[in-house]
Amino acid sequence: MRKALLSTARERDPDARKERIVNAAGEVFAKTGFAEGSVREISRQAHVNVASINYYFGSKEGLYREVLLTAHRQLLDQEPPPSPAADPELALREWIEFCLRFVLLKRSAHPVLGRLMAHEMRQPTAALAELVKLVIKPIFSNLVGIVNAVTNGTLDKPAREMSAHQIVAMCVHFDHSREVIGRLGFAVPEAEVGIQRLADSITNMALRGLKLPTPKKTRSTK
Amino acid sequence: MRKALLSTARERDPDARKERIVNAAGEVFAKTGFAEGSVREISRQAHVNVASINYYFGSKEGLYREVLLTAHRQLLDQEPPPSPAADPELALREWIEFCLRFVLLKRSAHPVLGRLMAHEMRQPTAALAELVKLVIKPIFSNLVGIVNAVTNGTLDKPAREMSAHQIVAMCVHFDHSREVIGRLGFAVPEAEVGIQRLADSITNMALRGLKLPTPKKTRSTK
DNA sequence: ATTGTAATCAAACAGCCGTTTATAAACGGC
DNA sequence: GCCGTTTATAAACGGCTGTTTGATTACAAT
Repeated sequence: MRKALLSTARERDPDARKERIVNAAGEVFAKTGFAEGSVREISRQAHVNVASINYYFGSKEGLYREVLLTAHRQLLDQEPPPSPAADPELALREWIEFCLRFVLLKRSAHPVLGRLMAHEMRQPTAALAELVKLVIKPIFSNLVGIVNAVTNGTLDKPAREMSAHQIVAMCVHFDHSREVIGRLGFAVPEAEVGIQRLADSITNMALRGLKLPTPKKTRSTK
Repeated sequence: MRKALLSTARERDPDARKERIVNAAGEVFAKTGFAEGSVREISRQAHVNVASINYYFGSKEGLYREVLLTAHRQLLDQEPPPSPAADPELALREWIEFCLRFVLLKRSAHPVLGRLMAHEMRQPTAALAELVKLVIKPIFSNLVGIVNAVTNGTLDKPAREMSAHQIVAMCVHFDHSREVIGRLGFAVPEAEVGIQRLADSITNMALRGLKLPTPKKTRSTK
């Protein structure tokens, strides 16, 4: 140890430094979104000089891109999608449970991602297309396949996808609109038991809705 | 030089002025949200001095609150909720059609509101609680009542509300997540015919899901 | 005609923003 | 020891932010 720990010794560890920046950026961006999060706040929180951010990531936007991708990589590692079950109905139930747990628990598991996704949804950046292609599309295709199995192939592609989107809707809504749902007096489940109950209700509605083809009972006129 | 009618004669009409400010603020806030929208941009777009905004609305946030409430008032005027039908199933179908049309057509009818609501969902301000209470809650209660009628009162309050939220989910999802849904290859309907088809599908799933009480068929263990 | 008050404005204020620059320290290779 | 390179920093840059100020205008009441 030639350089005995000075009080303000320069720490020379680019990787640890970059990681600290990315973590701090995740928290800051998650709190306020891309535009409102400031690099100074990030640098403060990461105990790093402001210039380091541009030095390592080129720009604020470069840092954001890094944060978004890193967050997804971490999340997928700790919350893998379900392996498809043989029984279609069971597969559907498990998919719904997975999706629900994903959207309702991901906040505590990884508080950054949920909000980042929400921001992407409102002001899509180039990263969203990549995200959909790499992460969301495979999982959604999985669901479409299950829907096809449950309905014995009686639905055409648009109808299958529409139904699948409806199922996704019932899962993500409770995360997406929790601010409104909570204010409407309904407690969005945050524990396993509540999520199971919600999964039951959604699975029930999805299964019944899929079981028989649409009876084409459009009302004539008002 | 008493400067009689100068080219930039002062226009003395506070009401028209305030309205111009609110309109401009709506467009600006809708484009970029509250924090990113600047009062200078608004003042420029409203052909008004910057100071006028604080003079009339106290602060940027005061102006935002005014915009949000005004937008809702206007929208409700031109898109009234359905009068409850005698037949519960018909009432449900009409409610879903109303809700779908509301979320899918409101952008062209009033492009400001959708984005404002989205921003509120992300970073709720004090205005959201008021909004829920005055606008959303009555409409939602309407739906809960319909759900109760369809199920012949066999569901308790939490179950009724949960089902109602699921139905709302299927309607709003196609607006909320349209960026992702579009990128998944599904065309979110924007015309009347597509909305009708979607309303059919949602109504079908909702009705079948509600018709019989949950069979309590929770799977034992994995 | 004068006064009082509300409305409007240009300009200034204080502060934060992302980025750049010049400088300095720590390192590996010679 | 000297070198070029990488890493880290403080300070400055130019620009934008919401808000305030103080002067000026218009109009209604006196």
